[in-house]
Amino acid sequence: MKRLSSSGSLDALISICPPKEEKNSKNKQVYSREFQAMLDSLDEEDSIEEAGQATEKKRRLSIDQVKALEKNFEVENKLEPERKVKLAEELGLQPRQVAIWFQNRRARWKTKQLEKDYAILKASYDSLKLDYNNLEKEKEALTLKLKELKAKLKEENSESSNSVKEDSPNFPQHAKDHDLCGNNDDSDRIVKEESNVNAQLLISPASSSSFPFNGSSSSSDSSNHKSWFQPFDSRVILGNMYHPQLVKVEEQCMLTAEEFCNFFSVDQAPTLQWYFTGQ
DNA sequence: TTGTGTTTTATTGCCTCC
DNA sequence: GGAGGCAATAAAACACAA
Repeated sequence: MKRLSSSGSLDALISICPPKEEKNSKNKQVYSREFQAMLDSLDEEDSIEEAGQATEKKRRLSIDQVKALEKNFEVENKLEPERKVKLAEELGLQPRQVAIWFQNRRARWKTKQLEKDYAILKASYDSLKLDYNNLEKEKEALTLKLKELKAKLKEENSESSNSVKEDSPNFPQHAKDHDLCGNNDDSDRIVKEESNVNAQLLISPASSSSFPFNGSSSSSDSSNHKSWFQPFDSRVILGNMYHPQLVKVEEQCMLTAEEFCNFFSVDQAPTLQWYFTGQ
């Protein structure tokens, strides 16, 4: 087949054809039917002229041909031999041309599908990354807060243990004597002392009836602050060396990991999206 | 007009299936 | 072994900016 632009008669045709139409829609095949027919007939003439030569140039399919092929592709993107021959006859093409068109069309479809899949995956990844970054920030803030609170706790524990030593005659003997671990290490003794102090504060009516996790307790109210804060000394919780009665009280005050996170809701409400969405 | 990038048509070589 | 599919690639056709 002959290249259109090389034909001398084409120049005349182009002058007939409005420039706007020529530039439109990506290719010249958006012509009127009459013009397309003229092109086709010209091509046929050129083909006849050059029938003797071995140089057959590529020729683009007409709009109608492509439309028909697209329609068929939508129905079924693979081509059975019968359908191929029938389609080729209908469109005036070689069966091989139809087969090649389908093959190339499948390749294009696959590329587009891959692009779509990639876009979806990328969006998912970006969203996940955002969540991760937010959680990281949240974690950092919580860690910082935890450190501060631990420091505060330590400080207040040392203060309260001093005052408790003075008041010790009032503390229930069974709570003092019970050592479930039966361990007499110095470190354990210290923990025990602290836990006793914690227990004492816990069972006092004033502290057990209210558990001010709402941030309303001001730091100036040190006694109240102490009473709800003590159970969170990790050593106390992990040591688990209370009298059963006291442990029961403690269990009521113990928080799950999630609840513990909510503890900080005064300053920053943890979303915990990862936890809830992951279920 | 021309250079360059993109799209479309066609070929080649390899693989699988019957 | 032949038919058909696919990936990679060539080459023509086309679009478009400079």
